[in-house]
Parts: sequence; C-alpha cells; structure tokens
Amino acid sequence: MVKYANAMSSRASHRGARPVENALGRLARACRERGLPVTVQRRAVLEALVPRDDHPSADDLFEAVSRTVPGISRTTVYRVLETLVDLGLASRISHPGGGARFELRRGRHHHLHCARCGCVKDFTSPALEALELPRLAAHGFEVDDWSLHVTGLCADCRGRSRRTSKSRLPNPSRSEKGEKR
Amino acid sequence: MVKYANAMSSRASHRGARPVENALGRLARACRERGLPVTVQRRAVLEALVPRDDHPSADDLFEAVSRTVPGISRTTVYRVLETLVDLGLASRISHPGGGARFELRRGRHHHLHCARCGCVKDFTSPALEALELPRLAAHGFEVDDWSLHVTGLCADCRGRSRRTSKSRLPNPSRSEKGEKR
DNA sequence: ATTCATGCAAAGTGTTTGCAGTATC
DNA sequence: GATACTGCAAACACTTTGCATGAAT
Repeated sequence: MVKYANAMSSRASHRGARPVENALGRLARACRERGLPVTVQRRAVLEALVPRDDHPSADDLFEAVSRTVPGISRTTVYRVLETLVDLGLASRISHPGGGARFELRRGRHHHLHCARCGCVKDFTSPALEALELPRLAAHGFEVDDWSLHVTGLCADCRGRSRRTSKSRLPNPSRSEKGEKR
Repeated sequence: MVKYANAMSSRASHRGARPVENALGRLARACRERGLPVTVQRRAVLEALVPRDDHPSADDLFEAVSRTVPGISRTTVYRVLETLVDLGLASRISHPGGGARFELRRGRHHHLHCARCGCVKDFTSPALEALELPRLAAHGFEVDDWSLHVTGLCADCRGRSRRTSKSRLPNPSRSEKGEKR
C-alpha cells in the first residue's frame, strides 16, 4: 500500500532525510522567533511526524518517539504536539471516533475518510486548487483555510465484505412485520 | 433543498412542527424496516435534534432530552445517537477537540469551523453542488459523500480581539494581555 | 541565571460495556 | 411472549493539570 518512490538510497536513515532537515530547520526558526527552547523532545516528535502519511494519533507518535527518546512521557508528546500546531508546523485533523490525529503541515490537500476502517488518506487536486470559495463573507466568516472531506470506502475495504462490522444494529433481517396499530 | 416557507403558525409549539413530524416518520419507517422498536427515547432524541442547527454534542442533547424524558440516561442518548447515525437519520461530524457532534442528516452542506470559539456553522452552495470531484477512482476510493471544511474566524470572533486565547505558547515577545477565559 | 519544558501522578472529559429489569412489537 | 432497549455503575480511552525537577538560551 504505502509505496515510496525509490529514487533515493534505500538506507532507512536516508529515506526522507531532506524533509526532516527542512522541518527541523523550520522548527528552529519558529522557536527562535518566539523565544522558545528547541528541546530534544520537540525535535524528536517533529522528526517522527515528518515521514508519516497515516495521520498518527498522539499515542502512535508517543510510541514512535519512544524509540528515539526512550524516557519521553506521553504528556510531553501531547504538549509538544500542541506546540507544533501552534507554531504552524503541524495540523490537528478531525477524526470522528477515537482521538485526535496529526499531520505535518503541508500545502493544501484533502482527506479521504474510510467509513469502514477509519483510515484517512490524503489527496491533492490542482483542479480544486483553483476552486473559488462561495462568498463566505456573506456569513461574516473570515476564511483561513479550507479542504475537502470525502467519506466512503478505501481501496482495501472495498475489496472486503460489504457488511459493515462496526454497526451495533441487530440483524437487518427480513423481519418486515406487517403494520400493526 | 431544506427551505422552510414561513407559512406556518408562529406559535412556539408549532415552529418546526413539520420537520419534526417528517423526522419521526422517517424514524418509524427506518425502524420498521430493520425490525427495531420505536422507543420513546429514540423519538425524543431525534425530536431534540431536529430543530438544532448548532451541532450539539451528545451531552447537549442529553440535557435537552432530559426535559422531555426526565429519567433518560446519558448512556441511552449515546446509544440512540449511534443508532440514528446507523439508520442514516443523523450524522456524526468531526470536531477536533472536545467530543463528537451531531446533526440531523440533510442535503449537502459545508462547515465553517471557527478556530477561536470552536463553533461550527453550516453553509450551502449551489456552485459547489456542481463541483466535479477529481478522479478519486485513481485512489481506489469509493465516494459516498463529501463536503467542504472551512476554518477561520466566525463573525462573532472576528469582532473580538485578535489574540487567540487558547494558545499555550508564552508571550510572543510583546505580551498583549487582556485575555481571560 | 532565568525562563520554560519535562516527567510523574492524578484528575478530568467523553464514551463504552456488563448486567438486570423493562418496554416494544 | 420474544427480542431488543433502557438505566445504572463501573470500566475505558484520551487528554489535561499541578508540581518539583531539569534543560535550553
């Protein structure tokens, strides 16, 4: 499923090295501007977020970061993530059911949300890029950003059974009783 | 699509009577189809949801419904809401930070999400209605529904101070006080 | 040296689950 | 009368907070 362009060296430490550098550079700059210390934890969380395209939860990131910074606490990951969002380096994305998810802040992109497995995939669209938002000024709203949210079935789930497994409804059986009252 | 002519009586008890009836009718039908009992709680929760356009949380609805069905439990409200979503009568909408929000299922509409106060306003757009989604098939995705999510500042918040009050960042050099909670 | 971040533990939210009793069909 | 729902309490998952210590500038 996840398929990396294999143009770079295949050494794990190289894959995505440039994006990581860029991100860390932006972090350093942002922190300096605000007078915030650049801590190992902040660097590590950001570094863990960069290569991911699966919108990890705070806990996912905690787990990942724990490998680089063994003693890090969950609390810190939460706090760092909030800071990164505040600094504009990351985004907290909506994810109905379960907790918050995060992603590195990139250019405009949209979300495909699978109703079955709950995964979220990104997609971009030059066509949509040109989309002119309706006169939201009429609503008195000051637009900061926007994106498209698409729900449906991801490729994987499309292949699998049609029956949704998470519904708590009983059997939608043919119990079509005749009307009584 | 959902356009109410103001042709009805202005008595409070009448306002929105038709939509409520419609919704209850759909509930009865949906339940009958699935062989589910139409309980007072299900009717009450749906009835409480119909007139609202503020995307109430489960707890908001619990409070509202408690007035009509005094003994109802929070648990039941949660369960009923899930059922309503499963039945296609309501939607659970993403709401980063805080819990899930719900809305009556209507035609396509989009969300204005205020970054300051967290409120969510709906808007519709015939122009967007005609929007052709990019070839998502390329992603193997089967589209069920889609909507636009716009973030920014709502009319109310635009009027107020520019400083965001929820940031946990220290002073961005110049401390601009005057913000409470 | 100052200021802010970190880690820990504990407290908070929001939501789900097991079970006995009960309403609806 | 059978089935599924309701209410209660407890369990759960996720996130935040208070405080003492430790690190970055």
